[in-house]
Amino acid sequence: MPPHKPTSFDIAQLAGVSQPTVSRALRGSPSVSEQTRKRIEAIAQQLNYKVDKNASSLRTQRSNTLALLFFEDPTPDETGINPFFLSMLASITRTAARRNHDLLISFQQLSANWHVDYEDSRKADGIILLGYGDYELYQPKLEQLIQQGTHFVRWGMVGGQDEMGTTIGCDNMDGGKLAAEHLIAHGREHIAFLGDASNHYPEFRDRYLGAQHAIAAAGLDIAAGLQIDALNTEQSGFDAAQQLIDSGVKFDAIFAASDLIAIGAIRAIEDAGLNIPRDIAIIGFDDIPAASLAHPPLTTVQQDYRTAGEVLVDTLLKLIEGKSAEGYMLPAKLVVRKSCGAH
Amino acid sequence: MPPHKPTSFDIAQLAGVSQPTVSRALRGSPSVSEQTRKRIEAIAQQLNYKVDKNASSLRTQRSNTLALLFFEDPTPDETGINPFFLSMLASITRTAARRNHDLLISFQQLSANWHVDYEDSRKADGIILLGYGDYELYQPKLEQLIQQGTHFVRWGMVGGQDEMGTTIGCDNMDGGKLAAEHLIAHGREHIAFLGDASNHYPEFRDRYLGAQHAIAAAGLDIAAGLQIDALNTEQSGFDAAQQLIDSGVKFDAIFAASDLIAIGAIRAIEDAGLNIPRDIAIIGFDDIPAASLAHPPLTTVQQDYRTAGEVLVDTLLKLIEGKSAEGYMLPAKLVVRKSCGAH
DNA sequence: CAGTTATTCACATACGTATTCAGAATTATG
DNA sequence: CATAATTCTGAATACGTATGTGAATAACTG
Repeated sequence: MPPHKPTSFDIAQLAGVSQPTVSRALRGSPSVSEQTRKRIEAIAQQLNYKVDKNASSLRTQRSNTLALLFFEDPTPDETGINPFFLSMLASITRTAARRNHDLLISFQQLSANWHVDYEDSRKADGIILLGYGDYELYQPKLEQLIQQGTHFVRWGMVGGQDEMGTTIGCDNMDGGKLAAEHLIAHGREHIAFLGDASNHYPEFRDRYLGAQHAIAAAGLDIAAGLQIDALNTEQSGFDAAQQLIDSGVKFDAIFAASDLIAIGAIRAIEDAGLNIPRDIAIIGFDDIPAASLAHPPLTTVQQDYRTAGEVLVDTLLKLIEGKSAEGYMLPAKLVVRKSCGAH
Repeated sequence: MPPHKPTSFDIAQLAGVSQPTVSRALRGSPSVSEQTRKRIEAIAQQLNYKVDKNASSLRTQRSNTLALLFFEDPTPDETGINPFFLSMLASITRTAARRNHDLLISFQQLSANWHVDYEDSRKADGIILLGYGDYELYQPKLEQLIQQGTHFVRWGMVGGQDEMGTTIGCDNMDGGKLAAEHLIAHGREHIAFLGDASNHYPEFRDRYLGAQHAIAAAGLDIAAGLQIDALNTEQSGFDAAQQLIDSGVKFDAIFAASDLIAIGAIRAIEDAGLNIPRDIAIIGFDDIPAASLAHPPLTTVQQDYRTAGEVLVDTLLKLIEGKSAEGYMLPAKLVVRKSCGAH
């Protein structure tokens, strides 16, 4: 046994065949006899031979690797990855593994030059983009990716005129509608929305629009001052809720654009001496793990991150294989806990 | 401009030099003149040239990639990654990026054959192992890794006769001591421990031992029945706490081997109509993000996951470079919140 | 100015695999 | 028994980069 890492030549020598035959045998080519294949496989196993990924990828021009990029926007601090996307990580990892692909992972500032890397250097065959970034920053980068022919899918708003690239996302509009309808059905009449409602954050905007539709359909009015901008952090939710309280606008419910915002808002409301859900009902969005641990447990709109991960990976693989692939919208689902005051 | 992905030959042609000169120029070799290097760099930039990772790795026999493995033991369900390790992920990812290394990620069953892959196939130069697995399963795999000369570091118990490979971990013994001392200082006299105390989970065992020392030092007795086995899940913590309550043993405090266990225990205790911290004080371990959201906010022993990530990566890189590297023990730190009843 | 040294680059080659093409061995066919 | 069809295998080569070696030029030195 040679002291170096065994190559296909070593196996060939031991098996009394040529190197190409070894390669063919291990890849299951039909043009190698059953008998020699068995023999070669046995030797390979015995030597603990593994195909050299770099040589193989170089030759085939396929890395069988996907790159997963998280955006840290808007909080570049050390923990600033949205827990919702972290939950998706498990599903993406497992699906990639099932499809025999490796997964590269990276955290990036949305403002950085992440768009010029992975596929050009043949590290990965395609990219998955996760993050609710400021769309004004995001869009130009996406355009560049499309222009240079990079294969990618992303989580975000599906449909609409701003859609760029193949997008997988949840039905934010319907999710907002479900949340507002639920609050209305339980007697709330003045529903505030915490979250950016501008085109910079299309997902948040759609959630707001969905809620507005439900509110209008119920014949309630949408009072001015009932929407406060908030980014996707607990602190931002805390600030926004405090601002809402201080403004003196009358409200008996909050629909937060995300669970993180909702959790921050809960803190602000309790600090103000108000009771949840008696005085103020709250509904979040995402169903992150912390939602069920919040006090009171947070009613929220669940995005199916498990299916999401599978769809993201499978859609990307289709694109890599040159097939066409459509965006996909996953249904939103209301998860009722205690914070909304439902019995 | 050729339609295909540009290679170093393309650049060479445009710059009027040979391919090796391009390679040397881009790698900053001193044996290429400033002037031609500038010229080559400009052309490379213009063509958006990226070094082919596979070719480069094949030639240098270095992938500049690290593999990160999470173990799902003991819960193979779809969300079963310890949040504590997920927190470490951010730090590891960023450190790897700063060291110009890519990061492959994978979730594995502890019982699977994860040990025979990454380095043999030259996908990665080394491996980081994260997970509190049953040591009886873990140890044989570690032995195999060592035997085949794989470069790896892992999170776990530092020191002790069972240590295998280079290990980075927290001072579990001292952490347990801090927790127990804190409870004792606030008047608790019957401290229960929830967590496996056997050699199968050395980290948990050490936390228990540290607590025992503090209890003994305070002249309190360690009653039988005050230790209940629990694995690192919320459900397991819930079950263990319920078992403790049902057993009728007198206790006024719980030290849980992890925050997940603690959070489960909180639920069981409140279900039993007891008040935290008045009737029962609770301290956890890890300081996962959910700890501060628990109700009441969980006092816990913090492991510095940020430093941990850096040390793991840097230690692994040392090993890869053939330098020797020692294990490293990070200090534990008590984070006082509400669940322990301190004022 | 001859001789020496330093600088800068090109030639040739290796990394380990996968694939094209052609040839050898085997079997089938008239 | 000669020829054709079939099955299997080997020789040659390409993927794109990095590096040892040596040749040419430029820069000094006495």
